[in-house]
Amino acid sequence: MKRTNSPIDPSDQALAPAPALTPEERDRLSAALTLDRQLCFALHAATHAFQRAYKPLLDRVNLTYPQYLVMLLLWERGPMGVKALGEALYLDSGTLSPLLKRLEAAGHVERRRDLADERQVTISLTPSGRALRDRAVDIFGTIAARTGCDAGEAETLRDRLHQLRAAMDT
Amino acid sequence: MKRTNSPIDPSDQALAPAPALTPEERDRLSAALTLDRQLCFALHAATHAFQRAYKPLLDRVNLTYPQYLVMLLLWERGPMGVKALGEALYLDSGTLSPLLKRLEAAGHVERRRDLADERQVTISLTPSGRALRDRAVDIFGTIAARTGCDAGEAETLRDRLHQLRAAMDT
DNA sequence: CAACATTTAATTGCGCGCAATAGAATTGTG
DNA sequence: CACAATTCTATTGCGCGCAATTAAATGTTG
Repeated sequence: MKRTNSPIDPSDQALAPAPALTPEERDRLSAALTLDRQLCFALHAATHAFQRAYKPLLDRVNLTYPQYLVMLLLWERGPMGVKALGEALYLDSGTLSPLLKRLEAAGHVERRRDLADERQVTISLTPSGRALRDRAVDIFGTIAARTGCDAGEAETLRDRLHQLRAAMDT
Repeated sequence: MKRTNSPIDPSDQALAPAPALTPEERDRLSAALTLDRQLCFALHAATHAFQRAYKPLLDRVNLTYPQYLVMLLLWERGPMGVKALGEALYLDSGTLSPLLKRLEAAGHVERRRDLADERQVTISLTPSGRALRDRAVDIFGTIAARTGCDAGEAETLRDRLHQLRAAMDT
């Protein structure tokens, strides 16, 4: 298991240590391991439920869920660099490079080295990629109906999740 | 791309079709593709933020996030079959079998064929696996503090997410 | 009880997701 | 201007996550 720790791990020293706990705190937290599962796990389950709901719809247009997220961004913002895509979607080039190659192979996007700065690659939509947007509208309509909540509820939940994400990222 | 569609796809007929849309509805939904990204995407981002927060803590005990979820279940419920684990975590044997082999190789769990029904495999904790629980208490304490919300807020959000998951799964 | 159907775990194949690394282009500095 | 540091994309390796398939055990039915 390469990505997990070797016996001597710098992070043992480098990371902020868990605060020292009193026995009472330990008992309380120990009992909450169940609740812990319910907290992080509710997120895990909801995310996968969403992806399961999207899958049959996305299959019809031959897109995976992360590919769909990339297309959403491109439909919304137009041509973007790989780095900008990654920052917006919290993905790195290790994920995006092969994903974008597949989208290119499918004929939906074009990858072009920036002439001014040849380190950068600009991703832009092809006519085929633009045309997909009409089908995506139907997909969104179906999913929105499936959530069973109105626009206001969805916004409230979305804002709450963004708060949580921001808190976890600090 | 084997897992996506062939040109002739039974699901095109079999799945519930998106409702026919008036041009006005199309315009409204088209504008909402941005909001769509924000809805499903907030979930995507929050989930990954959580996993990023867990990762350095889990690295110290040589567990991945899904392995940690399995251990949480075993700490809570005791020995379980692979099928029960999968139903509780929304994972199938394709994911669990190799994951459990790695947990076994790490010495945390034991896999044993059920004597009464030899199709089933019962997963139980080893002393090493049970001992890990103490470290997990610290991990949970750190994460709970990081979320920045109290137990009540966490419960509200958890319930809301479970509602959403249930709605998406119908 | 023999043939067929169902249940269960494991395997295979592919697409992420991410750490680590490599390699090329650009920028900063003496 | 040469050279080091930085930026940016691509590659490699490993662990999921899931569909499809396989294989073994159990259930069911004629």
